[in-house]
Amino acid sequence: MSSPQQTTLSAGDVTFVVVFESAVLDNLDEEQRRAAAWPGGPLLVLAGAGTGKTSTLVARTSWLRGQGMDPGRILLLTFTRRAADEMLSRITAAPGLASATRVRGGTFHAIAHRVIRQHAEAFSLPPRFTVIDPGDVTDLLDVLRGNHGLISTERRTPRAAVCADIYTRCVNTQLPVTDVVRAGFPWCTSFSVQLAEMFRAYVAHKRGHGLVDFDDLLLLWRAALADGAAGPVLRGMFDAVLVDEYQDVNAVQADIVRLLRPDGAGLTCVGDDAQAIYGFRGADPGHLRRLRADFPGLTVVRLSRNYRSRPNVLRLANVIRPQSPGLELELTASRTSGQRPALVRCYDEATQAREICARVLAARESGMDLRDQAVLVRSAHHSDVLEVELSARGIPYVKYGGLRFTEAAHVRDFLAALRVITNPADDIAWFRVLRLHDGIGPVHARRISDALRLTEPAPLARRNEAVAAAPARSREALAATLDRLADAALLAGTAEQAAAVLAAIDGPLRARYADAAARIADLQRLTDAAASRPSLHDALVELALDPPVSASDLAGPPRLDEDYLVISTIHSAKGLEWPVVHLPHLIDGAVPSDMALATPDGLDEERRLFYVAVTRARDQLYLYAPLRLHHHRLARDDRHSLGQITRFLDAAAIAACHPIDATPPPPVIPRSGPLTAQIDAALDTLWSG
DNA sequence: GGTAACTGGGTTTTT
DNA sequence: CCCAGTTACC
Repeated sequence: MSSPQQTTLSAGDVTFVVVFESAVLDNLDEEQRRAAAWPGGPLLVLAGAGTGKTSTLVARTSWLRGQGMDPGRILLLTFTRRAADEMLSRITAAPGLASATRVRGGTFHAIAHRVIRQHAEAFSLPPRFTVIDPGDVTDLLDVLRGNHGLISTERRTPRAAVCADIYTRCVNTQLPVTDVVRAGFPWCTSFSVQLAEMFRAYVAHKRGHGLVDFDDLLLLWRAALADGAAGPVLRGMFDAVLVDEYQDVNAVQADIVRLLRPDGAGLTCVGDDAQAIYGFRGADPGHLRRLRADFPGLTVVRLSRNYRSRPNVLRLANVIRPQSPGLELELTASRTSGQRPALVRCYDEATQAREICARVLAARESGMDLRDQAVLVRSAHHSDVLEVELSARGIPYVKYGGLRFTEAAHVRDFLAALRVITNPADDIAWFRVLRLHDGIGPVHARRISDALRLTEPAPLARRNEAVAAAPARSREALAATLDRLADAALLAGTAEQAAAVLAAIDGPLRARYADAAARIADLQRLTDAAASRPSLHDALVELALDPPVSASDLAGPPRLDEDYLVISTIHSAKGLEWPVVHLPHLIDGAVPSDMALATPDGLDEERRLFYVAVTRARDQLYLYAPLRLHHHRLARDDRHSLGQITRFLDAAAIAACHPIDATPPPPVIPRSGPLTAQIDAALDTLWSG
């Protein structure tokens, strides 16, 4: 490492710049410094797991600032809100960035929304458009499905959620339905025509009701950037664009990046194609691999020095890391020693749960907090058995990934009621609010919303006609709700409106849910959280794009004295690290998931997922291989030897581990004869006495 | 005709 | 545990 201080003393009239650089680049290694202070563009930083990618990106923004760039003209794009928040807060804290102007940053979707919101009319959207989440998309497609021959008792038809998957895959890969269905949903090939028609109707419906889905946010931003008039203005807002996790961009996002920086000047992409795990939603690491072709002047800087994990963990990581031509990377350790990852063979899932608990408690006995340990699973239900065992032993845990707070029925009811106020044309929201009332099902809900004439101004003014369309026994409750919603719409202030909307549906909620009091308490917290937003629209968009993981999330950060084990899906664990990581279910069908085995691409992604999981561990990694799973009789006899339990643990991977045999299976009780015959004979003596 | 209550089969990952 | 399909009730 060169010494920036010495350079400073001998540098004459460039002293200021060098001093500044030394402050900004001081704590970086050679590779990181080269990336952070790369003078030209376009730049690809190929950053292996745990190599200080975030610090490097933060340093690069500081360095750009030091070169005289206005921070307000630097755009930072990420995939998660968490990543955006973390980076922006570290940028603010970095030296030289105390200025009032701040670096712009956020997720692709959030930035797209910001652009669209400011120029809604230019996008021919009503000013109070609604951003609908994937759950709403599914609800809407479920209604449309009936009109397009996609409900049948004769043949198995794709369900609404599958239709939504296909739709979003088409948009995000920019491939026609037939291709997407053939490649990813082969059992739906005979429905391609119906699906295509339904998608056309779906798009028309969104446009007619002021609805914008997640995919639309990206499409609209891309369209604006490609527009002859708007494009240059939007492009001209930024001098530098930095994209995090570039391996996770989809076709639309890759277009957006190219449109933002057509010649690559000022473009920095950071990513690692071995960590691409979002193919199922249209992301493709091919976009990262093609960057050289997109930008002929591209410089690739590799970050390979790992600051996170012990060498023994990295040895396994390097064995399983998939390499792609021209972008090879091998992690080198900066920390010392450590134990080899343990490969724990377990007889069954219950044994696996006991083994995990035993190791978690042992680590705690040796002074490690529970929160220093994580269990990472491929799919949310893989921790079901473990959760029972943890509860039985009184080990507190928090689970990330899987069901989110905003997917709970009562939360969706409330959000729908809020949306009715912000965008009265939002008929999916109306549908949900109406159906909340006892006696109103799909047919009456349709009739009532027809009576409201949602696409015309002020539907609530026609609420008397709407009540008349309801069945007699529902009229009183419906009239009360509609009156209160109409009043709520007139209020000023986010907090007041949210509280009034909650009061409006209080009655129907209590009638619907047995545990209504607890649910309403949840919603109360939601109104408190929404109150700090400038408008209901903003609160709703934020909730859609970054839904709280649980109701407790809304109550602020957990208390510091609370200690709990973390259970997380591997997807949600991306970018995080723990001293101890437990990785259960390493058996074909679970890791890799049997859902992904149909295509070679799917299997490749599973391998990258495994790589992401392994590289989360700082000190100790435990791999668990249950030899048989409950409903899932995969275990072949040869798996009882340390052969291939999962296809990801080949000979080289196993050699990097320390094999352990867990508690042996329960003994088989020898049978001396048919026991029922014995007791039956004994019982028989009772009847003959 | 329309809704609610019941039952049986199936479950990846998420901005 | 959630959703689709079926049946029973208004």
